[in-house]
Amino acid sequence: MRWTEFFIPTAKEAPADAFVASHRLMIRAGLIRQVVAGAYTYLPMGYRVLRKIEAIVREEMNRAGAIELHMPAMHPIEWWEQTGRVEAMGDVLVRLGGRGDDWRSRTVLGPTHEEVITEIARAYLNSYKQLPVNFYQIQTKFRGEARPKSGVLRTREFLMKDAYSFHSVKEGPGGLDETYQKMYDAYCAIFSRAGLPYVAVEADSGPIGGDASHEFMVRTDAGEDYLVETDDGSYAANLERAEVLAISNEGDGRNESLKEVHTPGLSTIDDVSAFLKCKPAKMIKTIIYEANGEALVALVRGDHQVNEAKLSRVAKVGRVTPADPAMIRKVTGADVGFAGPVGLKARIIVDQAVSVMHDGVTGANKTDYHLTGVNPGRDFAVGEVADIRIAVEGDRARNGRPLQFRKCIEVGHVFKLGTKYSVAMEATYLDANGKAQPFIMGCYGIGLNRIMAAAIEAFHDGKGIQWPMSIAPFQVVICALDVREAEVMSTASRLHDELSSAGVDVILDDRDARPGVKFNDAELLGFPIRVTIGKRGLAEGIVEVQERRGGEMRKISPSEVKNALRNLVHHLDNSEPI
RNA sequence: CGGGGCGUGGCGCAGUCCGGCUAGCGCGCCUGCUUUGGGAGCAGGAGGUCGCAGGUUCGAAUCCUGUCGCCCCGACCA
Repeated sequence: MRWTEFFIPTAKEAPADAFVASHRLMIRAGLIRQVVAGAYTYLPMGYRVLRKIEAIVREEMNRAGAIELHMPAMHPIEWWEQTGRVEAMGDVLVRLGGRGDDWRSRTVLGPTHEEVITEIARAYLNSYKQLPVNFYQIQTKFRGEARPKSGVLRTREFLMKDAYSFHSVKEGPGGLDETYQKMYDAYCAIFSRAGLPYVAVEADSGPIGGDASHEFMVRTDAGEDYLVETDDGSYAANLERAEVLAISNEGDGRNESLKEVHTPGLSTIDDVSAFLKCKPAKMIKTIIYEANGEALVALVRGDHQVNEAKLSRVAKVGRVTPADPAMIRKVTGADVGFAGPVGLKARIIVDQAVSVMHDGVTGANKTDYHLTGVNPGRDFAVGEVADIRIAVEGDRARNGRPLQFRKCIEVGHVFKLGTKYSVAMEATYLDANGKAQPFIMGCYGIGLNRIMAAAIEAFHDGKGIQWPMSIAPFQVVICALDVREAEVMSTASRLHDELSSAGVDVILDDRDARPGVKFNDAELLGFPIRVTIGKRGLAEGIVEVQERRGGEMRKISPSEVKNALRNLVHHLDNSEPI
């Protein structure tokens, strides 16, 4: 490809409203252009990157035995009603609108495709003999995100690889677990080949769905999630899932006696701790939840937060929701804000950090009163003790190593769905006994645009992008200086043609521009290898080869440069064996 | 949805508080000449319903009302 025949609108300045590195660089490098909030055009250079990512994903999915199909973005809303997700998705589900019985009013744009693929399974998969099957597609998704942000990291329209597997058994040959593992391994291969420094972490599988879920994360401050990990990599989890080491009991057994104090109108941790001049960590936060119609009380330290996912798992209830004020009054006999465990008649789950407290402060179950000198075990029963809180700075992992918190972006997610969608949509097959059974399902997603942005977040410097070889828009850029010198241009053109024939993605910067312009653009665009051909070098009998990520500039004779480059490209490309 | 900010040629901005000549500047773009190893110089030139609608006024980018859009923080996130 010749630069002058391509389309590369680079800019010296980034728009003032772009803040994160990948967003700024993608615009400056002419990879994308915003159309509306949360939707971008991928300009030719940016689209090359996306296509390369797509190719890696497709190869690995095929290798893992998944079969590609393509589903529409337009779905009948009826299917979403069947699975209850019109409600669950809320505004995230994009609806076409329309009047009355107009077809538009019955059509939504798919944010994901469980419903559509489950209908396929219902229609075509009739026998256990046809299972397992793993379908995938690379397709545009629509989500009515409340707030798109950070360039292409969070958008309303994006490219996703989504796969859905169908099984008659969970374990053993052909089971969900087997395919789940295959997908997990395929994802590792995909992110490795894309050159991304990723981490696979256990994720919370949510109140509904299966028993396992993993997220693939890339560390970047532009991300929205948190990775909780030890410095030596021995433990990593997402914030929702992160487990903490039990805190040891430092009490000396000489505890204060229980005392009731008047705290008029003070119902928050901050207010009470300020009033009583005690640290929030000395307070016992008493949160009343509702689970299956019953009250469920969670106790955590005043400076901690309840992790509702952990709580519902520990309590073995489907889902916990904060109790309404009426239930709180009924359980505590006091206004909201004065709940405490002493004398409380309800099921109480005690966070481990609370179980080792002494002389704590808590609500008195009496409006406008708190208790001091509260000691677990003495003043209230400590029956069910567990880790039910969100990990915080200073916590340690179960293996004793300090936990670190890093911002990250999710680029992939594998999920055991179970029978949620097959049951809801009555999608069944006949088992060996001729009995109808709902499919056991798994689903597996990758955000392609996010891979692109995450790669830039991970690899850039003050001058621009530093693409991994495998997803670079071009692997090699030839900067032909002195384009009016016949020898320069003939050498550059010959090298370009030879590299192209040898299967190297090469772009020849044949613009009649000053060297500085070419060098700066080459660095901004982030091509892994730059070859500089000028009359000065040719007079010495050399051309120059420079890697974008650093290293020595090498002088190589024009006759040897083709092979040298071919080797270097392969050497730098982690997407294929060297 | 709550809080904050911003809409002026393709991009970055000034002008708005305090209304007043043909709305400026830099980058980019076009033409010519010179220049060519780290974002060239000179000369000439094209390009703007000042987001949109209504109002006030002799006169509106500027004041008032409404509205739309975009960005940031928060809430939300299958």
